[in-house]
Amino acid sequence: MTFHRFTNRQLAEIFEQIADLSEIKGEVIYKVLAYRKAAESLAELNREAFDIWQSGKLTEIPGVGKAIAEKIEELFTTGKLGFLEKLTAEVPPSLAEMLPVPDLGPKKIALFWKELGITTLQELEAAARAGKLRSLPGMGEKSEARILAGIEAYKRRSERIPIGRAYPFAVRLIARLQAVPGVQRVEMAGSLRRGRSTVGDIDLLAAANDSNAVMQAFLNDPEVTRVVAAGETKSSLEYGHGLRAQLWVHPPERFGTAWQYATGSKDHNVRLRELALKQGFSLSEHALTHKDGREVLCATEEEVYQLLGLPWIPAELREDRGEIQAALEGRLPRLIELSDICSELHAHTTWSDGKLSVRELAEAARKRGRQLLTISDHSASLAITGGLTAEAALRQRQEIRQVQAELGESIRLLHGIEVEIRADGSLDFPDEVLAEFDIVTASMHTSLRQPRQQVTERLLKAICNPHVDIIGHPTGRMFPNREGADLDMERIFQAAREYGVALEINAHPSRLDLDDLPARRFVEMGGLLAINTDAHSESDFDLLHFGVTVARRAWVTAEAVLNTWSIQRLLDWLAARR
DNA sequence: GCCGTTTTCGGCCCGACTGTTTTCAGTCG
Repeated sequence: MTFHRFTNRQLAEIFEQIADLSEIKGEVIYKVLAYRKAAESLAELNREAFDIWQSGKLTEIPGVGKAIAEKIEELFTTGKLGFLEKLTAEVPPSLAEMLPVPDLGPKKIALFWKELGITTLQELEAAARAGKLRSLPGMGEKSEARILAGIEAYKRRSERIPIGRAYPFAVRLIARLQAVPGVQRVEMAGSLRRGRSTVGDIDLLAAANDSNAVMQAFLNDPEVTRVVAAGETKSSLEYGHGLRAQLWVHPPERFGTAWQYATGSKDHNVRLRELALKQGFSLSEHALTHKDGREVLCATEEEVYQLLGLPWIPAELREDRGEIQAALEGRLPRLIELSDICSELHAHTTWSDGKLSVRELAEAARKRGRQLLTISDHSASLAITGGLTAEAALRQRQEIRQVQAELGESIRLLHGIEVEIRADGSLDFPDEVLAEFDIVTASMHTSLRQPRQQVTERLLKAICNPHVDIIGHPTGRMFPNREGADLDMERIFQAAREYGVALEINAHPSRLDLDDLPARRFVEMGGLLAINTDAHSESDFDLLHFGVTVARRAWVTAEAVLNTWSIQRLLDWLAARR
């Protein structure tokens, strides 16, 4: 019997489609939510659903019950799903493509489909321009114009915004809003505060007794291209380049509930509100409210969580990935912090594609409080970076020794290398050359589109090399448009743990590789991480916080990260590996 | 359709904003 080995991603997409089409069909909303929940759960799974099915444990996946398990089984055994085929015969699948359009939801899509036979976005746009929508029940001229504006916005909109773009923009917005008289505080919220590697929009929260002035300042920004909504407590804007931002304003004495609410995630909030209900409260952004209507105001998030019998939960953990249960049981991890990091283990100089000399790089690292810096330029085969030959590396070593002598005790310099993992899994330098470096990071930069089996074997070969200490940016992904290699992560993690090889969380916001979920899995297996900036210039050192945030999202403590270890401990670890 | 230290049946978070309505539906987060 041959099986159809759908990946978790494919299964998630199938159930997402079922949810979308069911919603347009007008199915009971809780069924829709159940399909959506199952889809999310499958997408986030650490193991292959196929393997879980073979061990007969599909219903142990959160959100997967009898009915969805049977559908998954049908897919694995027949490669098809009768339920979905029936559904797509009933509801044209192209309708689901309209759901991401702002202000267009399942009800309106169904209305236009049933009344006017509209099944695509192009048809909808033409109908709106021809003024055919305004006469439908519940519609009017304004609604018709709003839908056209939504279609325009959708066409302009880039998918999700990399955190490296959103964060600095948010910092500038906050500085401007904080200068408004009467504003006590402005903070990031939403997925930006939770530190996701990409964000849908920029969520901000201001504390002020009178919302008018700060809201006006927000709305009157010259860069604004579209006002999506403008109210007393909430406004939502679009800027050029596809950036979107949303501001809430709440009085300071309610800041705690408001910030908790605005930070999310949605799923975390749902869990928290369920917990509140069990304890006789209703939780909203305004207050915790007793059944008799008495409000308890919270100025801080700590108070919100404390009133529900929980310790404060760091924003990075609020993804409904078990954090509330862990908080209830008093086993939240003490997450790594930026100040725990004392070493940089991956940085480049003018010897390859960096902008600074060895001396300048060392001083930049020292200025930022690093006690140890590894200089790790590219090896020769990555020609575009002007990588080092073995002979050049020897000369570089002399220069590093010279600079170390000049700088004395103020910072410890190591001579490393970012050696290229070639397409066949061999390394760019022979073993006897690698043996001379203090620390070896091996990375893939090319041929990332190899088939899963091949690229996995390739990386495994590098991990098994006795001279390799760290794998740099393991998947090779780059935002916004280079997907990482299709690796069998479970095998990579097992090998890395077995050989004691650390995997990098590359802190550059265009990489953030490993990402949170794989990093969490690896550390739970007992693996070691390194968090590095991969600095090519002085300001790159300031990107470290993005990498630490990924680690925090992965429930990582300082102990699991090489860069937090004392110099002596790190050197001992390296010596033991030689 | 899922789920259970209140439930195996009856729930399933809560509110803002908009536009169309004379009290609410749709969308969003």
